[in-house]
Amino acid sequence: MKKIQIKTVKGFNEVLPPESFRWRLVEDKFRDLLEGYGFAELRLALLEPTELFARSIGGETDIVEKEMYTFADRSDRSLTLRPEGTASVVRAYNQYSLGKSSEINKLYYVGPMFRYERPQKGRYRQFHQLGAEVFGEESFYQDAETLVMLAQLFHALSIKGVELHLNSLGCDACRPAFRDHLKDYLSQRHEALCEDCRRRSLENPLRALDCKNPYCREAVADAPPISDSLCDDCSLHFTGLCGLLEDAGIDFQINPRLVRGLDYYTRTTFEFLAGDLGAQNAVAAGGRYDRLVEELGGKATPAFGFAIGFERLMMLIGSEVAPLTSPLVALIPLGEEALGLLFPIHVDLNRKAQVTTLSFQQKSLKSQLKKADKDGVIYALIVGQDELAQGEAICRNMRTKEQTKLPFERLRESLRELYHEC
RNA sequence: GUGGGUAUAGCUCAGUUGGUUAGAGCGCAGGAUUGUGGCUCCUGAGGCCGAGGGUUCAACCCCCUCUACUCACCCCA
Repeated sequence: MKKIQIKTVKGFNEVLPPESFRWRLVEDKFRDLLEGYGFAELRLALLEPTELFARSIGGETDIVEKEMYTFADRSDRSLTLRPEGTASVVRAYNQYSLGKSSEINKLYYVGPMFRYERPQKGRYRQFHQLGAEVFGEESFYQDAETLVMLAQLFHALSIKGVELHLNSLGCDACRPAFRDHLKDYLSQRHEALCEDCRRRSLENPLRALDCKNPYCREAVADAPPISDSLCDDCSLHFTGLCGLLEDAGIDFQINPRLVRGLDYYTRTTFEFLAGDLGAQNAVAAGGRYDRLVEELGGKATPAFGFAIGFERLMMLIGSEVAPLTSPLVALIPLGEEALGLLFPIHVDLNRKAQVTTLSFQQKSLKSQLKKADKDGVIYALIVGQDELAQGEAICRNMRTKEQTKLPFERLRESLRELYHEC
């Protein structure tokens, strides 16, 4: 007989215990911090009309050109599994007119994203992001608040060695001029560029700054920095942000080559990079996108957002941060009658938190104690023939080996008292 | 889409120039005076040696094809 084994689709990332407990702890910290800053959660659709991403992320980007899970549904509509969260948040912001109630302007989300890429370290086809977006705030104070908040998150998670890289991409007033300027510069060095950059230099010249090819890096080493082309407003916005970060004691470096793979960004753009992650070293990234809400059919609304790669974040957290809780008491019945006596207590005490464990199989005292030890319980409650005859259970402290007797009538209360002692 | 590496027990991995019953550690199960855990010792279960084909008297080992995983390029979180 041939055994068939059905497995997950390539690159689809699942989280098993005990890792899933660690995810919960980290996710809770994220939620607590964000909600402390006034963010509210949005639970979004995983499937969107393809057009949403083509319009928001940009039709010329790699994500849209070759990395999306796009297919036709039974009515022949083109749908796409979301490759990122911002487009959906903006879509929802417009669809439900969230901007009209002033208190809902800070939103966060947690969940899986999908990109059809070749999997490697820190990169999966189904991966998870923690993201947030702020709408309606143009001030660089907003950029600063969000970046400080992210730094606080890394600090709270005891993650060290994360570098903040910053840049400004300008706005509609100053970016086109820079773009043309850069285009000219690149066309003069056409011969020195890789194939991709030759293409980029026409369609999306900013991306050529980001190329990892060493020859390209050399060729664009003295490219005009965008900071020289920023208009006064953008320039003030950026220096204002940098000043606030310095005041807050946040280390950062300005990286004029930092551009984003998504077309919607304006002004501030940033990445948090971690050396320990291998080639995929961005653990969080984002920036300002003052035009996107309007481009997706809403009222012109400035916005700032970011996304954290959950898997990458978890790679930076040492596995020592995994204090799994143990149950307090192992209930140890010897025989069917004892099991019947302990079962109602077991289900009663565990309603709110796991207090007891109970084996339904008839196992020897020895093996049950062994299991209790492995589970890390503090007390073992033994009920066998002798105890049934006497109407008292033996309560053994697994650390001190002290044993006391607890009368059956008061078992629940006695166990509750033990619970409150710990 | 393009390269490199890997594939043997639930996990981490050995396995000689091809030689007949395939190994360890951890984990799991049971036992070492009848109803008392951790340490130690003993025993056991668990493998079509990734799949298919080829060479050979003989293949986990050599050759070919495929698949999966993995790292890197590309790109991104």
